Amino acid sequence: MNSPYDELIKDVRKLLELLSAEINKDVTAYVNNVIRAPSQYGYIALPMHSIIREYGDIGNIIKDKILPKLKLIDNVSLINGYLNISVNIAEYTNIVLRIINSLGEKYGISEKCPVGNYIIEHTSANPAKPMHIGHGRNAVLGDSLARLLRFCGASVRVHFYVNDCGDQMPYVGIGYYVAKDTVVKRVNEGVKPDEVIGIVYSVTYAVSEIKRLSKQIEQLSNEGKYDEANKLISERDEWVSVINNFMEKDKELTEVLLKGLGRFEDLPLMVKQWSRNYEEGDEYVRKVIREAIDLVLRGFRVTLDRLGISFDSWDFESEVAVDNGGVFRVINELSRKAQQYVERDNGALVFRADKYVQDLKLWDELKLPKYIPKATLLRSDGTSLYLTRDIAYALWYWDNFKFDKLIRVIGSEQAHPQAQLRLALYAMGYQELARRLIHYSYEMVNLAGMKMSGRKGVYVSLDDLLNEAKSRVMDIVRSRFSPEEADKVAEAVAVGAIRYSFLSVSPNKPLTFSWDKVLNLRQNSGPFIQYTYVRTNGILDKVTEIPKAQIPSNIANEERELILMLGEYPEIIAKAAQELRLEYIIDYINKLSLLFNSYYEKYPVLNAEPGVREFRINLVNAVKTVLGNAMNILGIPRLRRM
RNA sequence: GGCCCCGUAGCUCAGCAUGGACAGAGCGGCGGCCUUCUAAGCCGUAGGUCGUGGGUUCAAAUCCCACCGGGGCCGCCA
Repeated sequence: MNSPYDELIKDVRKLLELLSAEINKDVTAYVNNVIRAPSQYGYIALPMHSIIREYGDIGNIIKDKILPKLKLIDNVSLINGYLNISVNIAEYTNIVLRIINSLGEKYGISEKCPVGNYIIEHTSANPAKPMHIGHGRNAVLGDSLARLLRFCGASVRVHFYVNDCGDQMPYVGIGYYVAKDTVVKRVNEGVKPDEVIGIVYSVTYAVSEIKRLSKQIEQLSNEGKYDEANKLISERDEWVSVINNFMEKDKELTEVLLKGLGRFEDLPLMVKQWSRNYEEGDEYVRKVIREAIDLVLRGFRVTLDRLGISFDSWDFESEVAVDNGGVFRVINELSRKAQQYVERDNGALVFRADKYVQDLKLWDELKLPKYIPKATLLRSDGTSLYLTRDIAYALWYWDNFKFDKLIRVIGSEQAHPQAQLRLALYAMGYQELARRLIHYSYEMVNLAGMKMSGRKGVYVSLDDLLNEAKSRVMDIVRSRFSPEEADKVAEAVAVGAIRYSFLSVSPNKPLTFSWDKVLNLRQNSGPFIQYTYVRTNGILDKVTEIPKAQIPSNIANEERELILMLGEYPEIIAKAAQELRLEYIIDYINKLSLLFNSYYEKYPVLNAEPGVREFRINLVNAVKTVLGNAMNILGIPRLRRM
């Protein structure tokens, strides 16, 4: 017995079984239609309009013949075609408190929770610049999913895919190559390494763009195409202003980069070469780029640590998809197994995912969008694309781990490539892998009125977000705690605020970032939950042990509501875990907190009369257990005082 | 143009998959509450043609169709 609500439903089922016998009609299926009743009518209700129309007043039958046989159902009433059910609250309270007390931190687990083996891949930010708030949404979603499934008893591995073969890497590498000394100096001075490399990347990219555009402009001018040339000139000006911005941020580093990069006659071509050399395993290029990446990842870890996020594995794309022959294998197996869907197009190799899905009608089986574009696997110069390596990466998982579900937290803008990926796996003969792969999609995070651009350095970094949140909290707690304690509390509250705000909006809604919303310290926020938790501690810290309690004869309305809500917790957890919907838990703890705070203001606990006091202490302890338990799942830090 | 997601109170969002009784929170507004377990709180109040129009149903914010508005994707980028 681990779900109080489920015990109640068992009685509802029994009621329906007995009713079926009485009226000679099987109505047991109605147990699946339980809804919440308006509070004046009871706790739960069954819409039974047609039955009531046909059989008239079944209420009296239930009251006279059935209720005496049920333990948890107190009374029923028929109103407007609804069978309203009220709970024997004393009996139910006993069950709720007993289950919560005996299960403690484990309360919430039930048979309905999914178990099995999961792999979750999330965050996977490109190692070129600091993570921004978009990565924050990804990271918090992924980490909370992992925590939720682990809580349920599933075995979960969490992976970070290090995109070290991406197009951004050669810029990072070349920039680092020319400015290494300055970079190392900055890092030793205590600047976050990902921030330093971020400047290196952006400036290098900007310089390369300027060189590329200049060449085009010259050519267009020579051809007399001045309109087109002018367009490119204003584009070039944008990149110049990007560089000017970094001049203000770090003059020395930017100048070193400009000087060093100036030496390279054809930087855009060099970028292509480095890219190729990296993929082919050129030792020197590998060494330089990997050094820079390691710096970035060091910075990532600091940020992720602050948010309470950790990984079991960091998978380098070059290792899991290229060096192990993955790309080669993808091209080979796909060409062999799905020959008629692989074709050459101007020297590039293309997988006709569009035709394949049409012919095999896989939309339902793989949950695909109706439109699938063609997928290019190899460029005409023979190098692989992200998608190709992504297919190889999926195969690497398949070869090395056992899992029932592979959940990848990736933005919704990648819906098409992710669909192509599953189709390619299917076509290669890995149908089961294709079915187990879940694209856990989330919509973008936008800056109000502005578009984020990593390349142009226009974004709010996760570090900025954490620091700003912390300093706002600091203003409040400085006077209450010693400096060290204040720092700890401020950090924890900042993390709670940020995680909550990312989790409180459904992933399929675009999230418009606003400081006011994320840094909200009031109701419907992380700090509000933390504060409520602290209040339970404030009471419980003053008692030496949780006393045995009798259920008082008159239970206050708020107490009744609390008991009912606490009893529903395992249902919420099971539903959230089955559907991978973390918002359900957020919604639940916010409601529970509102309810508890209302109760807290109205009823004394420690000073209550004997008998009632013990009961209330138990109730507060139950709230604390459930709240704390949910906070763990969502990664909202728990505090004793704040 | 095709595909995916979204449209609910001034603002931010729950609720929609599995249709049910007067559509819920928070922020912001207005008015109150700190000699009593932390006021990051609580109480009260105002605020809604659930984008629009049809359809299905005893019953539609929820399901179906059409349309309108916003975002994303349709690259030899990731």
